[in-house]
Amino acid sequence: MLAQVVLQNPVGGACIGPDVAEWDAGRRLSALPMPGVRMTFARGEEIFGDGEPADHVYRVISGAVRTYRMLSDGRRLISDFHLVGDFFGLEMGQEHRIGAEAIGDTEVLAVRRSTLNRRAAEDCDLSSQVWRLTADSLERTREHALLLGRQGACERVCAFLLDLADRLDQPADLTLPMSRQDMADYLGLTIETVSRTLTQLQAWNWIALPAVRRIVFTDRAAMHRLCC
Amino acid sequence: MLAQVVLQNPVGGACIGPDVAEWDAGRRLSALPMPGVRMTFARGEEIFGDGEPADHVYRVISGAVRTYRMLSDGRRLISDFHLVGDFFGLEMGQEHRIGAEAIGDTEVLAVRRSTLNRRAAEDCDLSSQVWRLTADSLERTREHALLLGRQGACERVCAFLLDLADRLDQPADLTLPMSRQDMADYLGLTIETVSRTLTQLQAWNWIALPAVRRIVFTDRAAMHRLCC
DNA sequence: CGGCTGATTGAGGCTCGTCAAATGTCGTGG
DNA sequence: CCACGACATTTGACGAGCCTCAATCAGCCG
Repeated sequence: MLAQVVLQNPVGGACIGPDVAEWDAGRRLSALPMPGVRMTFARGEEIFGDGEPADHVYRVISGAVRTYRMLSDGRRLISDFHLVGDFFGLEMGQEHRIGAEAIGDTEVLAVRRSTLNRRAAEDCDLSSQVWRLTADSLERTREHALLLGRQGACERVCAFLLDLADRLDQPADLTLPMSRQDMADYLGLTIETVSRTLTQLQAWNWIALPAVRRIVFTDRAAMHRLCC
Repeated sequence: MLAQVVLQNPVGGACIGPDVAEWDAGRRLSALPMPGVRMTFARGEEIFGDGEPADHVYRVISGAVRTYRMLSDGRRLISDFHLVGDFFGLEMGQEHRIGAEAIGDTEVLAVRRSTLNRRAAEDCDLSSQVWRLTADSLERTREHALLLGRQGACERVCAFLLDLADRLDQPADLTLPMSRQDMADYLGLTIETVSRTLTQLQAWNWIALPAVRRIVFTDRAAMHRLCC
């Protein structure tokens, strides 16, 4: 079971060593067992902001997190969504280069960077794990860039839904953790275009939308054919 | 001076230790002094392909390199351009996830991954340098994604020109190493749109185009204002 | 039931892509 | 030195796709 201590501020918090092995069964998750502090964030709450000191690395215990970059005029691109078991907030430099917010009510495990650095200096395997986190993130971001630069709205939405279903292990019947606005800001589209595209996919009988945040896949093959 | 040995195939080639310190004066360049093999590639030649084993890490000695991803129907997105002193081809996994080609005639230094891994296992600082390369690449790719997802053609072209001028240390008078097609495939546009945008920038007296591959900045401030 | 938020739908416009033609550039050979 | 061809770039006309603005609809909570 996960530990009990819950603090809003990780600095000076008690260190716990939750059993994260259960998450690590999935292929995407690296082990990286580290003592950390549990924190809870309400829906929409900022976990860290762009430019803040990168004191901690985080792992999602429950809920979901969005990391994002913004332009000075308010345009936003969500860099990635972080689901249960995913890490985020790992930076090479001293400051975060992206912001992070809780999508719904969310629990995260916060690990001090100093702790991570100290251990990584001794443990070569851990050091490699840390590198792997960055490398995996780079690979995902490259794929994301390809989608943003060279794919149409329909392809973007299909690729997104398939990827999310895969990551959430809900291959037939997906419950979206995020709003249309979040989807749009991840896909480089507007909410209207996302909405219209979902309606279109429904008209083609590729998906069904029994509820706003519920996607039922009725022709996965067609979706896969389109976007890959 | 750089060493003499030049081989088309790095496997089994003589190891040399070129003096790379001269490149590392610039802020972007990490030291990472490693023995490697020089290789030359003609304009357009493939350095490695998507899916090939990632045996080597490369550093540009002269010329320039593009790394790219493609969709099955041939649409291409250039992930990044790699200029003199830049590294590329560093992967966590066993296979390259992107392709790399020489833009013009290009010399690179190829470092065996096995050598890098062996040294990194002993040298914590080197290990950190390797991580830094990946982290820097991630940061650039995130910025790239923001550009692709949320900026217009004019902003994309301006941001690209300013970034390139900065990296080539040609702040007033830039010589482009790449074709319009390469620019378009980096910016998620078509060659026609890139060309029209350059003409537009010229009409605004923000740049001059004395030759096809030559950009003279006449209002850097305006360009900077637009895209940041 | 009413009000609030988020999602959908519609009409119209703008940006960028497509296709085609013209122009420019560069290397080769007469 | 110029003529030629191959290729890259620019320009133009037009259309498609996505965005903007606005109205309507659906859930949700008090």
